[in-house]
Amino acid sequence: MNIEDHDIALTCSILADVPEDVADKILSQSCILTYERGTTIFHQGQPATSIYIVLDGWIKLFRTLKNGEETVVGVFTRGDSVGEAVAIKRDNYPVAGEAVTKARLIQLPAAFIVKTMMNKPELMFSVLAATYQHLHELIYLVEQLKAKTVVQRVAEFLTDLCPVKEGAYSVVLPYEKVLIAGRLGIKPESLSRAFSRLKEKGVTIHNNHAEIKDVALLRNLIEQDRSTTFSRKRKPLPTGSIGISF
Amino acid sequence: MNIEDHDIALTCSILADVPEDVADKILSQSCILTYERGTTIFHQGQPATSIYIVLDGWIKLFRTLKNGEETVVGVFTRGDSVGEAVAIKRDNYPVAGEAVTKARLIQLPAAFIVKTMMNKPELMFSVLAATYQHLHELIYLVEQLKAKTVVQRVAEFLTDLCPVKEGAYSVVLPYEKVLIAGRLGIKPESLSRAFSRLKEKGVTIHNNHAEIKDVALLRNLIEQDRSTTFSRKRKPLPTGSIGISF
DNA sequence: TCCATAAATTGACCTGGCTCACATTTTTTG
DNA sequence: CAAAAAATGTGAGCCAGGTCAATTTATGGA
Repeated sequence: MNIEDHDIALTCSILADVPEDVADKILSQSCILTYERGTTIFHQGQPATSIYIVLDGWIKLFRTLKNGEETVVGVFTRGDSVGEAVAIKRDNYPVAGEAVTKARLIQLPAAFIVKTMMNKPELMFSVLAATYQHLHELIYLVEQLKAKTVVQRVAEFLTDLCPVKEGAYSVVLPYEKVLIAGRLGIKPESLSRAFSRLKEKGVTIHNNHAEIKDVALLRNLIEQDRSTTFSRKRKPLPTGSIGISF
Repeated sequence: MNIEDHDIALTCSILADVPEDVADKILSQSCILTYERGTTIFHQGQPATSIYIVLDGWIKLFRTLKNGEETVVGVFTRGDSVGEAVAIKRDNYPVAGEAVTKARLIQLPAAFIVKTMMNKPELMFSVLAATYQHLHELIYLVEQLKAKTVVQRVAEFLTDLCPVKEGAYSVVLPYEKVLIAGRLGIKPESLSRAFSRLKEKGVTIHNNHAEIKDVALLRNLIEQDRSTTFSRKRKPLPTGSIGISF
């Protein structure tokens, strides 16, 4: 394992608060795996024996229904860890993991983590914290799905990529639009149309680059009531009115 | 604390696998609280210092958006615990908790749980298992929201209440229909209509009782493709056809 | 028992997001 | 670089589920 990989591993939430000698011992028990784009890391329903830390690239976690439909439940990249709780519980993975770009991962053996947890409380709190982080993200996802329109979800996806709260910013879309759509629970066509509608809010998409004229404007859009997002519909639309201007 | 409450507490997942003397010590540090229907147990954003175990009644966890919209993320009853991870992490509750019926809860002080976890690994694994359980339920919820129609979600809600996999069964709807709708991410009107549509699948609702003619039929419905759920739409509907038979 | 209030149902209507079909652009491969 | 294959964008039409408004049905208190 090279220095850079080692650094990423040590800043990952499950190892960050663990004494460095303990972290190194854990890392000495683990191995680095490389996955080509589109390859499976673990299958849904398979017994979970490993925890993974992403070193490079992007991976997605998803469930497949009997009818073949896929549901993305999370997308992860450098520094993220997945599968902590399920591996320690020795349960089956409730989701599948797949590399969506070429990816390099550290594979940690759950059995050794469990053994180490027994007398290293820091590790146990870190694992719990990482699990809580996933829980928290899912709560936000549920809120997005239940209470936000497609345009709001797309706007939120963009602002979440911005390190600033206001002003102009230019972001690179981190992965394919099909996957962005999947992550947001919509169809690619709808994502395309949402981007179009966001033009009037100062967002321009070129390829995988998004230019945002004012992040605050987008953030404001997200907090709107779903009905008032674009048109404030009032019963008797004045005769001759072309529509609503912004 | 009476015998019955004590038994419920000990079968709860965070205490079930802990040595009884440890569990009793934890319970001796906690108190029982009673909430009237509609009262708040904890607020969204408030520092989490307690873990709760439900002894009686039903509670809901939900998030409120700036525009006032509420999103239910979970509904819990006797034997369920909530807030484990966030309280141990000393973070703020990401959701609010409210009693939806008159409810009795055990309030466990997180600080004492943390202290006990340090030298009782069983407790730490139980807490992790409970957190994982919540995570798992949220994954299912996300899948429901993303990949299932309203009718399918309602059918799944009903079958989840049935302890049998097939045959006739009669269930009692555990709480108000507004809340069932909220839990499923739909409007009460849509729930009402979904119940109507399920009549042709052998489901009859009277008040808060649901009679299911064949659970297997409902379970089958859930696994269908979303488009084929009710009508298999074919382009040229045969002339003279009254509709679709099942 | 009756009334007051809340919960649930029903109907009419509307619209956001999906479907399907096809055009266009971008990426990959030989 | 050309050709093939993906990925993305667009248009037309549809329908599931939401909205709004009006009843009907349950529920709890005097």
